[in-house]
Amino acid sequence: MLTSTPAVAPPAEPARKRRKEARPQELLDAALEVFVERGFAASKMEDVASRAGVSKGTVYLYFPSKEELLKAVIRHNLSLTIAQGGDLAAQFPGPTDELLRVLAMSWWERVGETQASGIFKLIITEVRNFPEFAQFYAAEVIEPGRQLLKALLQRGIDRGEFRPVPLEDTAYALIFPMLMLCLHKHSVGACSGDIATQDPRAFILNHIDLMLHGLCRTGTSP
Amino acid sequence: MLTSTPAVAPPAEPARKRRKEARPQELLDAALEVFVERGFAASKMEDVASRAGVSKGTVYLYFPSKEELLKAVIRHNLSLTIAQGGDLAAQFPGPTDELLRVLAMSWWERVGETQASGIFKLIITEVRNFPEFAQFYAAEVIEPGRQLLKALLQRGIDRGEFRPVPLEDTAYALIFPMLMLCLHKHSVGACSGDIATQDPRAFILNHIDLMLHGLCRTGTSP
Amino acid sequence: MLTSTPAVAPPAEPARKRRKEARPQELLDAALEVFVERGFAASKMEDVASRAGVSKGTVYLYFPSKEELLKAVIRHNLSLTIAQGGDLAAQFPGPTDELLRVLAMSWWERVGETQASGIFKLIITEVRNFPEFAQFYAAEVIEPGRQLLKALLQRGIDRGEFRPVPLEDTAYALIFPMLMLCLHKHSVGACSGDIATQDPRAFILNHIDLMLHGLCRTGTSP
Amino acid sequence: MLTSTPAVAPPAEPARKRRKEARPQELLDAALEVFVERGFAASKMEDVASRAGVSKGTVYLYFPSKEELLKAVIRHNLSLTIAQGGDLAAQFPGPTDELLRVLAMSWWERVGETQASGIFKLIITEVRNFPEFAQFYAAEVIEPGRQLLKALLQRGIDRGEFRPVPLEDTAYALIFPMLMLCLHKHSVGACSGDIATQDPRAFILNHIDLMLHGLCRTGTSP
DNA sequence: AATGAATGAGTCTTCATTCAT
DNA sequence: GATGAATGAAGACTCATTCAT
Repeated sequence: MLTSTPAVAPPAEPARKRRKEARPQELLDAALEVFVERGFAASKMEDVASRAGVSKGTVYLYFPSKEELLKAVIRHNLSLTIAQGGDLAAQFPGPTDELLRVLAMSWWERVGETQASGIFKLIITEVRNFPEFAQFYAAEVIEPGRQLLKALLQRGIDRGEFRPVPLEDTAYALIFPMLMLCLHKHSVGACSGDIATQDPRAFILNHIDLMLHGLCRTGTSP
Repeated sequence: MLTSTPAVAPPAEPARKRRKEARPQELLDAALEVFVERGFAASKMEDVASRAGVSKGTVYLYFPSKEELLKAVIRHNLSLTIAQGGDLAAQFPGPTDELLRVLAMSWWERVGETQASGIFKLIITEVRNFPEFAQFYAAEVIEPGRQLLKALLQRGIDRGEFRPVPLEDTAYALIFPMLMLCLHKHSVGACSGDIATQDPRAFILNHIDLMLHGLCRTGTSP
Repeated sequence: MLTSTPAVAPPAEPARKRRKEARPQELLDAALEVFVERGFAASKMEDVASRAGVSKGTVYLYFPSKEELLKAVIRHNLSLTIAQGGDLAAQFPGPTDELLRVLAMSWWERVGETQASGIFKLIITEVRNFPEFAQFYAAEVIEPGRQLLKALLQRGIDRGEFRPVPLEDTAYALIFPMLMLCLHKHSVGACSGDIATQDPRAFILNHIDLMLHGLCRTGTSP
Repeated sequence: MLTSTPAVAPPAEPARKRRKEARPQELLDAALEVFVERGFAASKMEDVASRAGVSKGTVYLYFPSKEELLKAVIRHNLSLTIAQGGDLAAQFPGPTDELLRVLAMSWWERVGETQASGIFKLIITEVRNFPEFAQFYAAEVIEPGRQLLKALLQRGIDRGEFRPVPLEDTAYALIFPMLMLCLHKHSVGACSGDIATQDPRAFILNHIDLMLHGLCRTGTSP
């Protein structure tokens, strides 16, 4: 309602304008939250709208339908994930186990601890209803992620740090617990806080330690 | 259809009767399938009905509402999981790493490879809309499962087979990849078959091998 | 279930047979009760059935549809009313005011105090949905009743007992409070017993006294 | 439709606004009509909607359920009845018989001849399904009405105009025929117009005359 | 004759979407 | 651009009715 501010106002653009430009982002964030909380089908456009602080009709000024809003949410958050994943690309000089820890913590900071962590739940849930995403997701997230991890493993093997393990399966074994942490956070974890890991970072470091050194006593392994 | 059986047939109850007794099970199976495919909110009762080969109204003869049907589906499949988990309780004599492999493969056979694997997606998705499940699930599945795994790890440590690792986090690190496999199977995996593991059993065995011996070359670890 | 009783049974016909003959009556009674309680549309055939102590399907052995059941209920109870009204036809020798009291009390005994009193609520409620009943009811109940009352008033006037009043309106003024008593009994009266007349017979006698002698002091009237 | 009015027009709110404020009233009126015609259970929300000139969904913008709509209809029309009843409260100077006639005709004008007359049928029909109404109706309508009539009778008795009659029963005997007139109007009377009173006002005046002076010849009474 | 499992047309209710303001 | 009243297609649920037993 207060579209104009008196003379002395800061050089800031008119509030409405600023608003307008921020809207799509605000709506996507609101939508991700709502969709992750309730599930896509059970989410109401009005909930998304009111969480973004606008009225029902306004959402349609930016996204032509609920379905398109979902697609935009996924595309947007996938790009985010990927972009962030891209940063991880390493010219890391040190040992590979160190690199692994750095990458994992960085990923958790940028994804696991942000709203973006909800995207995985959304994908798990909705990919069957929107099969176009499967391909999209495979190409944009799974594949780059897999390449990154396989390269990392290969680096370790090549440098004589790692045993020669099956790259593919090991890559998944590395990333799956971290994805589960994201899923957990937005499902069981959102209900009864005490369940599962109290300290995700410690969990991740432990997971990596296990992946590196295994359960078995050193002398015990063949 | 088989209403008449030859003379020597067993006391053969009337077909209708047999039907009535089998219905709840048939409906629960159909419901699990449909709910896992489409998500709870997007599933139509009529779809459940027709997948079970009955009409809309019939479902309501056995379950008073869609919500109660979901609850029954979860309860039913959880009980199964739990019961099967109970069977796993081991008087296994051999080494703990062997036990770990046996348990994992058995779980995969009984859960991962059956329809019951869909229940995890359902829980991830719906637990926030039915918070009563969080408690239920925590008490009936998570807790027993956690105890089982912690006991197993403790066994390995006590016998000098395993390093002294954090029990809690390690238990989750053990099970999370296997849960992700279930989730994957009913999401991305259901769309583009080629993604992720072609051979889940191999994946599991590799995962366990990693958990046991780690990535690092034996001599390399500190 | 106990259809046959051992040898020494009384000469009574087989229970099933007796049952079968009584069924239509039992069903009509049950239906009247249920329809009056819940209203026709809100009444379930199953409620009627279970109140009559039979199963859903059995009702259809006697009445082809819910609508026909309603019609039968109304026809049956109307005939009853009329037949009983016919008995009232009087060769009463005494004064007309006496006759009026006798008729009213007799009607109340036979109708107001029995289940038949519910029929008026049913007619008030359903006549617009089944307009065929309007005619039926007018011809079978209203008209005979009106004739009876008009004749009674005429008798009083002819004998010099009554003032020459408008026959038609006066007839209605006589009967309306008694019908309201029936309606009340099955509506407000069924909820909070204390409302309205505790003693219907006293109410009726007072009503008739008023109709005969009026509120005004005798000397006061013109 | 009349969105623009000539220059001098009043501050004329936008049509949509005017509509929104009028809607609840329009819906309540439509609902009363439909419910009275068909009975509550047999009435479809869509019928109410279309009679009010809106679509199905619109009704739910104003009333959360069919049941709440019924409650609102009854509350609304009861308040009306009560308010109108309050107006009847009299500082009437003249004789009590005159007062009685004035009150009766006024009530008939304001209730009997308006849509409000339908409320009694609705109450008779639905009070057993919504027992909360019994109490409400007893407190808000029956009790005030009873007090009014008893006071009126007492006035007549105190002024030596009336015989000392039982107040309670006589009050009911006074009002019952007028209620029956309302019920009749929306039941049998709505089907075959010729049945019962052609001229309700004449009927009421005759009823009151009877209540005042009785049927009996003046000299005849004991 | 009686049962009660099964059916599916019919209603209530929700919510994505539109559009006059 | 923003709003929110209105719409109506879609889906949960009920219940009159059927029919195999």
